[in-house]
Amino acid sequence: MAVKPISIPKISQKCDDVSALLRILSHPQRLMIMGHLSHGAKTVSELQELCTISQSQISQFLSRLKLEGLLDSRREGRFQYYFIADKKIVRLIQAIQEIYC
Amino acid sequence: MAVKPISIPKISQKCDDVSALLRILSHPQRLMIMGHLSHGAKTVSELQELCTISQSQISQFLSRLKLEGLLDSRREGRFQYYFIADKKIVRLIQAIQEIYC
DNA sequence: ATTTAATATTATTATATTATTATATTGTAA
DNA sequence: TTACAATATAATAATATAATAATATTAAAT
Repeated sequence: MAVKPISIPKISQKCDDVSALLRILSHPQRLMIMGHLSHGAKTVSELQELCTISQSQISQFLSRLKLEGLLDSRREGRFQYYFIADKKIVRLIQAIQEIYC
Repeated sequence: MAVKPISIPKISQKCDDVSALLRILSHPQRLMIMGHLSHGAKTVSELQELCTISQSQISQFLSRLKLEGLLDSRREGRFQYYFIADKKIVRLIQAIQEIYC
């Protein structure tokens, strides 16, 4: 029977993954975007207004957040709606809000 | 009667603070340190073993975590014990662990 | 088929972060 | 008071991240 591998690699793999996630959230405006999206999908320009950031930056932030799997998007007419891709992310954002807001 | 100031500055102040906190946690080994410390105080060398990082790095990480207010320390004989400084940080780490571990 | 609003991409510069190596400090036991 | 174990600091080179400005794409209305 095979020996069960020790779990250190798993733990450190998880730290890698989770810390990468936290890194993406560790930016004031990306965090604010996620905070707003935790209440439901929004268009790019809505978010741009809510967060008062430049067009270029909101777009870059959103595309990075999507690329990294935190967000997804759908088109509706001329608007692109972004929303949180994953239930766990929502839970994390909500936990952060409960603790710090 | 004075007009109540709008809350945008407050929200964005919070995003600044919380994102700064997340930034510190957004490093695999710092996160692992915090994970271990969420179960109780440990010495520098215990943490060094648990996290398999160099002496210099563990010391730098710990001193940064302390500087930023996430950790505190006390001396006991020849050992320096580090522990999580603040109940909220413990809650955050635990929430992260519940969601992702 | 043009125009326009909405969104995305690219390139560049400026800053910040990290790992590494070497060296210094501190406390305690012999 | 020296020696050693435990911990801290400093300096630097390598790498990653961010902000900005300019330009490009896309979809739909005219």
